[in-house]
Amino acid sequence: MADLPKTYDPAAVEPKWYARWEESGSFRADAHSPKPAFSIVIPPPNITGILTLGHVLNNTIQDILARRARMQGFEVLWLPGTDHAGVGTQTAVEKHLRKTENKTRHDLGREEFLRRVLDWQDKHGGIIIEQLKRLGCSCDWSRQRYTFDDDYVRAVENVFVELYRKGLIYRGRRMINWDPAAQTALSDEEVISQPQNGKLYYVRYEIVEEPGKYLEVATTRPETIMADTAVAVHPEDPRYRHLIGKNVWRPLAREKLSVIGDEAIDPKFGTGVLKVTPAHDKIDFEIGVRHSLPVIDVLHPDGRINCPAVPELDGLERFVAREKAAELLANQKLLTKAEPHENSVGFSQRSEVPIEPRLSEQWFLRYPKTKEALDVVRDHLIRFFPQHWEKVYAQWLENIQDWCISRQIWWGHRIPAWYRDDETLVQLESPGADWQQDPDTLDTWFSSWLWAYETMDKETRRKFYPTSVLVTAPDIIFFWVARMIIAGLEFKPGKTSAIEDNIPFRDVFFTGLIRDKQGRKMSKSLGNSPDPLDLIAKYGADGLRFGLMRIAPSGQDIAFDEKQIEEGRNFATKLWNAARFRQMHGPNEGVPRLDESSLSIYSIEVLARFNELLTEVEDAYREYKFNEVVQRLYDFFWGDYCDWFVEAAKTEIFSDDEARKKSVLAVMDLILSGFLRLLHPFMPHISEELWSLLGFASGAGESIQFVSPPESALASAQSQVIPAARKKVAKIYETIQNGRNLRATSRIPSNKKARFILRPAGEIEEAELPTITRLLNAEDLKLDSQYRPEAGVPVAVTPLGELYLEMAGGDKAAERDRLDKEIARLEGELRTVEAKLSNASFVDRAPAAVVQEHRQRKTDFTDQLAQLRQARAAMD
RNA sequence: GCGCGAUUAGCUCAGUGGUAGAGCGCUUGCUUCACACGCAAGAAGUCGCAGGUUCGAACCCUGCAUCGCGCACCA
Repeated sequence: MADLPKTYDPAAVEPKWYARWEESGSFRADAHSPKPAFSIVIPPPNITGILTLGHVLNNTIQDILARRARMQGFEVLWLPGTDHAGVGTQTAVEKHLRKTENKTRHDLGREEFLRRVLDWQDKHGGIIIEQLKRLGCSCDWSRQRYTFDDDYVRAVENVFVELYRKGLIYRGRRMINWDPAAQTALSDEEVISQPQNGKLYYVRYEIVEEPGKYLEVATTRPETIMADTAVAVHPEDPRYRHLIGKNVWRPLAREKLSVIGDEAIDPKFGTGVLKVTPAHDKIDFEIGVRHSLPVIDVLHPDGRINCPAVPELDGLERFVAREKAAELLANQKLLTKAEPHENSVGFSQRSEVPIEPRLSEQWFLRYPKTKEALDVVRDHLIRFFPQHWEKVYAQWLENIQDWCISRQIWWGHRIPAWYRDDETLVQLESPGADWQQDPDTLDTWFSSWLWAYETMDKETRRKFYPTSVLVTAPDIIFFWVARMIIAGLEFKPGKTSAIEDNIPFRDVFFTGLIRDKQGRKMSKSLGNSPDPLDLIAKYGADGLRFGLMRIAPSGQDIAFDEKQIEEGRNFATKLWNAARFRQMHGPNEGVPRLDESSLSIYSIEVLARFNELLTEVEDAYREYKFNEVVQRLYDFFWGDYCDWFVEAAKTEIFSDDEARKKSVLAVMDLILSGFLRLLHPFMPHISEELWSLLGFASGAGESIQFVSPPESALASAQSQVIPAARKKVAKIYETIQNGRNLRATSRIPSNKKARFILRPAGEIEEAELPTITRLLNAEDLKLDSQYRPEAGVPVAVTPLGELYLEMAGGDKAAERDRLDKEIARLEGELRTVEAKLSNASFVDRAPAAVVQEHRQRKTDFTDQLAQLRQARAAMD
């Protein structure tokens, strides 16, 4: 056993243990192990990403689950990997290109651009993996996967071909969400609507058949007037009904448009007249289909106006063109007014620019197995934590639309479709030199949805699929969680075709979102996102993990406060010093053994509380309430163990009674050994360090990682003794708190010893006096049942009797005041209890135990009051 | 418009029907032989509002308000 250094240094200890764990292969999963399986697949971070607090939260939770399972005797696979993150990575490289070389990807061409992406990947890739290691993550790195691994790519392509052959994937010309910045189609999920303060423009369209008369249209998008191919009103609208079938003049790129009637028009909105622009609006497109309207596209893919017929607007960026169009209309006296108007506009989640609804030829997936996917969650074959996400999930699946899976970006899995003239072939290999491959790539999520099983080879899958639990943020419930469930059900990678063998995971734990103290999302632009590596440097990985888990209520947003991480570090220091204290008083016996017949009452108390802790921790784990687990660990160790037990045990430790000393040291060993094991999933490094330093590692450096969790500490043979001992301890502790309060209110400074006299209320064993004296920080505590205090001696009524603080020249007036206040407080309490007990309904109908409890309190209050009044009377 | 969450001490949050809790912050006292990243004591709350159920409500029910999130609509 080595002497522990005075302070704990995580920066030295943590990397040391991580290296040893990796070397010894502790994290490696054996697909042939006879142990039961426990598996998690990591939500793959972007290959070029860096660690955020969100990752820290997410991966700490996974690590806690993995490490706990290892200790419980499971064969654990935590499968790590990274995602190529199509749009994200490509955007980052394009931005870099623009900045360093002032070039676009088109300047370089597809081949060269992809080479640059690979350069970028080599330079920035894998940083996050090293960061996860620094955090202590116990992933099986020998199995690390990438969505761009050759066989993974092949699997994605195969799935495309398979779904095409099943008729679930098809190509079609439809309205899609177009991102003009990234210049690609997006899925509906990648569009987030945001309220925008815009304007509603009222524009007059002259009626062809009634020159000089106008039909007024309200629009937010005057720059698309040139793409209008009709004007629509509600067929029953009395204001306009008579105009249906007539024509109006389109004010920009002047052209005759017919006035049509369509049910989709809301007469109450604006003027009740809609300009129909089938190329640039989903609803308008549908109206266009119903009325066989032509489609005129007046936008370039980058969002600039494409309309040579109106040279003033042609080539202008869409929002500049909007202003300009309004100006043109105003000049022609066709703009009646423009009023402020708030509406929500769809933004590209990635580029953060408004998307354009656009008619485009894309590939779509008609989702299979949607009903089955609903069933497995509704029937709890897959359980969501917290459960309320089930509803969100169901809502999405019930309103599901076909998934636009093709992207006009270059970084991604190439679509295995080949064209020659009008022919299309969908297959992995090129059909021949005269065939052209589809230039598009697949949505990144079209590869991620296979992650739960395509990362595993056949043997691994047999052992570890379905995975035990998925830990993820709720914002990707549709993107990833739901689609993985569908993939599992559709592709059946399990060992049998039974549904329960093919779902990708049994439990899903949704983490909260980390926000800053003001409740804002963490973001680079706000600069409110601390670098986890800085936090690790300051507080240690264990401190960061512990602090973060302590403030992360299950399923709710988390207000991040660095102060909390500091608390995590403080806890590590507390633990370190408690261990130091134990180690200062002699070597332990490796495997702690208790002689239960000679335990002090304080030992019984702390062991009993430790047993309670085990149950509470177990219950909290079952519900994935990690903050509760960590809070209970914190409270037990700091409060029950350090503040009370260790302080009380000092009487034995500093005594000459070797047997009693040995007994409390054994209790400390038992608690420390058990507690380190409970703590290990949260603070893996310091727990391993202390496990080793305190000599709990049996044999040659046995790691704490695979030691079974602690079991109940007190044998049931002691069950009669325990309640009596605990009752006694409760009385003693309460008396001590009363006494400490007495000395504080009597203004005796902490560094001054005080003398107490106790007039006992019942039997008190002399043997308990030294510990009480110590905990009171008293010089002396005398038992004296005949004690008659002089007037002015401060007194507290305690469960053990009246406790007097002997002091020279006590302040009579202050003491009288103090007593009066205490009496008044007790009288209040007593009145409340009496009122309750004089209520016949309460006595009749409340549970007997509750009534009994109230009666007991009444007795206690009455006794205490009598004593206090007596003491008060002695003052006069 | 529909759905989901939240509302408890200055702050962050526990608290599933029976005496309102913790940590931080604050006040006071302390370098006491593990720890000042510490020890001890203390002040501080009409539990968002209004009804209802109940002997009894922070907790269950109804309505409302405020904040946040998602979906739909948005000319």
